[in-house]
Amino acid sequence: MKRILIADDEERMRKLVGDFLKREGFQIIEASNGKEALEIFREESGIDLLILDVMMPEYDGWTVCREIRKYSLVPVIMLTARSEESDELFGFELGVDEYISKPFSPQVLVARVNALLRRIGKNSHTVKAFNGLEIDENSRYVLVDGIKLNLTPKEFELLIYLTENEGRALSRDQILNAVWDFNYYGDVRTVDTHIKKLRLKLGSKGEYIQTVRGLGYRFEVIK
Amino acid sequence: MKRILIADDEERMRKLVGDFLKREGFQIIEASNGKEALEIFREESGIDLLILDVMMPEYDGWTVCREIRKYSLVPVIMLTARSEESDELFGFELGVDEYISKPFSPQVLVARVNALLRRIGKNSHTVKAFNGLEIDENSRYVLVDGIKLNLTPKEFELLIYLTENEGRALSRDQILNAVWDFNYYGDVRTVDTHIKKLRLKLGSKGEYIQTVRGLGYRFEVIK
DNA sequence: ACTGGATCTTCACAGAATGTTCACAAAAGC
DNA sequence: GCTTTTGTGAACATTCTGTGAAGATCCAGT
Repeated sequence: MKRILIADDEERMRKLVGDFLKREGFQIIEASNGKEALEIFREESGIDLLILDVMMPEYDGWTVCREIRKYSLVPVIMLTARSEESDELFGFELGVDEYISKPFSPQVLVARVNALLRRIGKNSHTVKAFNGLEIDENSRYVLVDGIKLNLTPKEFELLIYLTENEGRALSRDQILNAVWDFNYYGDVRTVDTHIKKLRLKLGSKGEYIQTVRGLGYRFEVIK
Repeated sequence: MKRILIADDEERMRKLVGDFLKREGFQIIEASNGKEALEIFREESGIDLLILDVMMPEYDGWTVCREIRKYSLVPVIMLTARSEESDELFGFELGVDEYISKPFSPQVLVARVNALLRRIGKNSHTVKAFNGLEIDENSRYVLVDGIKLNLTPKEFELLIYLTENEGRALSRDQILNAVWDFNYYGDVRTVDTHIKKLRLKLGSKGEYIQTVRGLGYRFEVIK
């Protein structure tokens, strides 16, 4: 069963949306402000979709989306009171997947939720393969040329984050925010040390982790 | 480079949409009716996204989408003249991923295309293309005629700044303020040195960086 | 609560890569 | 031809990354 987190400060709205989605067979989790949404998302694992109201106390919908995008690709639907193009553009840049302006009919909402989940569901493999490097997120296996590696938790999560962003250059700060707690205050160079260990353990596939001088690192498969 | 198939019977519309997307670094293939779209899609491999007009001769957009969904998960954006909810619902059920109603601004289109491609897993695009010179801000790669360059951080940022101001003459001071720390106190001629290195690395595309005597430099694509 | 081992973090140093300056050559404008 | 401006190469300065090791922290088993 798919789990959906709804964040809206109006209880009436949460109930309306929630009821409709429950009827469609989804499990609903509610948050009444942005901060709560962030906390719940971080603690509860396996949330499949987020519905965020733009206007919320503590953190607004944009902020919540931005924070979550630092470490997750979970689909996000944003609810907004008015339909302004500038807002919409802004949202897409933050990584909002859908955009529904109030008032909306529940059918439209349900249709978009289904469409979004269908889309995501099709390319959600728990096993990723990169030319001799296989990663199974569920069983936490990493295989290099078929040989199982023994990675520490941090190393594993670092590798996951890098591969999720294959081809993208990531700054040390981005990596820290994503792999460590997002309010981690420590030495940025810690990333380097973990990269070093990861490269070592990955052996020949360590070259997939490239240094982007002046910025950070990038994962890219070398053929 | 991502390839996009545009199917619309109005040539004017194909051109409008196509031009905007080309400027974003996509490769555009056109079809003037539904039947042609289906044929092209089946023959050409590696099409990354479909933009379909609802109203077309031969087969309409819905039909094309339904047919293609039988064997492909390629993302589909549907263009429609009016924004009716019933149509939208109908479309989501057929497997339409996005839905844009005319008239629309090209920015919204580009934003949705990027959002969709990002979602699908192919990487997103901050890619700019200038006649043989491609710049991908995400991966921090710069390609000249398809070959990757190795630029230093300063060189990269300088190039970004120049291209962002394509066609505009920029003084050395402007460049210093933008690319270096804004309270940088150093030799203005440092810019010259970096321009030199950049031109060298860009090879034949180095000519896009023109000297504006008495002022500074200007980036302009030479056809 | 204790202990030993694994893991994580910090730090300093070396070497490499990059950035800056400067002097002179070349080019452009008058 | 003279002056001003830009191109260029090399020397020098600075910054950044890789690395190893030491110390801190976490965790499972007792």
